[in-house]
Amino acid sequence: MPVSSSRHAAASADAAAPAPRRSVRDEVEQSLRAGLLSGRFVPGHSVTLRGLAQELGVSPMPVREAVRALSAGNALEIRSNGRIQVPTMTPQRLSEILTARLLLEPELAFVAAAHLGSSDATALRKIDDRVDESLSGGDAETYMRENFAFHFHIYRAAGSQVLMPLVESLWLQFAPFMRTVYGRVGTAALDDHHKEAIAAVRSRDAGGLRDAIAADIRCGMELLDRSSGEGLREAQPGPPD
Amino acid sequence: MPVSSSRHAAASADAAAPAPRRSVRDEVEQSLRAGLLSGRFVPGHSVTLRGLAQELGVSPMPVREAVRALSAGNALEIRSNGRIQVPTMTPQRLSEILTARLLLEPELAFVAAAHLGSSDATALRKIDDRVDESLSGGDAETYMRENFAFHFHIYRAAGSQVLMPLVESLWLQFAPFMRTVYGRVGTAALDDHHKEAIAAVRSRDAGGLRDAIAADIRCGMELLDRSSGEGLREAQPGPPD
DNA sequence: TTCGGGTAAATGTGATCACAAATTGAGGTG
DNA sequence: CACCTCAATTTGTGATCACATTTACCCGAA
Repeated sequence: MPVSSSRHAAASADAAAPAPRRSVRDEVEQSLRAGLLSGRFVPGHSVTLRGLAQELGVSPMPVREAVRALSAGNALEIRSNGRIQVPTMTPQRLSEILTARLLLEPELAFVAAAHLGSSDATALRKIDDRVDESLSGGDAETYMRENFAFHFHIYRAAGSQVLMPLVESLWLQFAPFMRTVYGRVGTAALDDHHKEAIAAVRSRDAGGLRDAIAADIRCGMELLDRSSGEGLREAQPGPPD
Repeated sequence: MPVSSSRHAAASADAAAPAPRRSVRDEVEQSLRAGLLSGRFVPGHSVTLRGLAQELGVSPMPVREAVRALSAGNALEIRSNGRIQVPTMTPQRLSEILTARLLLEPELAFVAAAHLGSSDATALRKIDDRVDESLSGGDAETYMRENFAFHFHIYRAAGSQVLMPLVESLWLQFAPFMRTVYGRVGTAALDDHHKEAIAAVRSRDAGGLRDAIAADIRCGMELLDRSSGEGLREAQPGPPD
């Protein structure tokens, strides 16, 4: 079932939009990113080029490039036999990711604080409301999407074209695993530090925002420590892939 | 001039080699990475799929994917018209890259210190000899390659599958620009802190190694401050690409 | 000489084909 | 019932083609 042959199908005719971004490849990549971040992809589960292509209604070609782009950031894994799979998590890898997050994200939030205003505070509160709602409702997928929206609304304000992609790469790496954690221990036990972050944004307290983000990340670390081991495939000395 | 049709041309028959790396695509990507890191690509200069393909003796297909992978890490830029070019540097972007390096690399070196021994110290000294040689000789390209080898010999010891790719991404981003800086101000003025790093490795002083790396990065920052502005295309408010 | 205009070449994108390797599944044998 | 064998399917990879868009270049007019 090939997609409607015209490659301009998505490019609406109005020239008002500054970035009407065409290119099927980018659409596929965004779709895959969203799937990773919302936890629709299960770690260890393998995906196929043709499978994704059919699912998205495109030819395997744009999928190939999108997968290659994601795998360049370790968001997808290409095994030695060429098979594609969403990476499995190991205790070591998870520890490294959280270390990296702790190094980058508080600093990014600190920079962002200068560009955040009260309007952002109210926007963040609206997002956080949806976060809380999905938390109590146990809707892990919505939670992950809104939690991502919360953090990156802050980070985006920093206007960094360097740190942002790095942080995004980290999220793409741990998101699928977190989804499985939430599925097992539930999301109720989470007490993020979003409220403190919002307060810091409202009072333009850059240091406070940095600390709130750091605390939020550490909170996630503790959750994982509590449910440590389970679901983590031990680093086994098998033949490397 | 299509490459020899057999895709196994590079895969030697001997099974003794542990990593006989197949896949033309990976070879192309490694080739491009090496070119970026050694400064063979000039910032702002545009490259073409077919051009690289012919240069490397392959079809445009593997190049397409390799370029896509590199551009995912901001090592190459794909403009709105689809044209590929090596990214230009702006003062802001350079500052962000150095900030990120300062956040990640000292920490990575700190972790690596535990896995480095005296044999690594001698290996590093050999590399550093070549660095000094190329510095006094004014061979910027060799300098960049050996300087990269020096740093990543250390970083690799950390065994991090998360931080390493992030740091590599940063190097790929600033390397082409550094090449132009060296070409303008020369390499003689550089006094890296490699000697201190080697001493720290030999005496297993993790903190000392971290500080040496941090000092080395700061040294690079000063060099750029001294020659600030020149070669940096100001962030101009033209139509975004 | 300079500035348009219009044609030709070049470029990225997506689709399709061919092929080798790997996986899968069934069927047969111990 | 377990294990092996072998064929059929699936999958990634690379090449080639078609096409719309963009860029480059050359010629002619002012």
